[in-house]
Amino acid sequence: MTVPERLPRDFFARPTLTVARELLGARLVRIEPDGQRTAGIIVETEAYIGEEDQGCHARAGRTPRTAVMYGPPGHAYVYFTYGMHWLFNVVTEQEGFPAAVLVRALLPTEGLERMAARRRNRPRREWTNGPAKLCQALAIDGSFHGADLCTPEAMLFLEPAVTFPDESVTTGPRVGLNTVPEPWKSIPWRFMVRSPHLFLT
DNA sequence: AGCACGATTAACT
DNA sequence: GTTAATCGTGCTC
Repeated sequence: MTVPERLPRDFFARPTLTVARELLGARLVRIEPDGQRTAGIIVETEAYIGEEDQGCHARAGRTPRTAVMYGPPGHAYVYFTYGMHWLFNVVTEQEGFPAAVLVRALLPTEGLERMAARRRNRPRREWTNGPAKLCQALAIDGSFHGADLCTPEAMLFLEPAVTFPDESVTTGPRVGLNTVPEPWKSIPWRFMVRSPHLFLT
């Protein structure tokens, strides 16, 4: 039995748009304390890039909340919003430059029963089709904020899995930036796989 | 110290 | 289509 391959720090230490595109098809894996894996294939991401990006939390500069985004790539930036939801990002670019990729949707592949239970037995398609939903399904919360996703010991990490061709990928404006000024509100930094099931052989 | 609002979701009409 | 839920964060006083 070989150690499962994990995406290395070099993967994340690249331009954020490249990482956001290439994370489509990667598998996000959570290993729970009892050893159970819950995982899914990433099918939607968004890029948040630097202090100039008025949609990025780092627009406010370095604060206690955003400090992780200024740190080394390949770490988790997990934050709490709307008083009840956790959202999971991966830090990108070189240390010192604040940027991250928000993971917005997965196709569930492992630990299906646990996902269903944590998603209150809703239909399968509603388990991980939103950034807060996938955090609930995989039990990702603030305890992972700042966690290194690239070490062999990490209990939350990414694995290479599927390659989605460019024809299957669409882009568009990022979601939920209603009060953000242009051009940041409309810049197409959202990446989606159109019909992911057609490409899963 | 107070306040407005958010990288959302679920349950409405 | 609309709206309540619910609280940490960052900004203003």
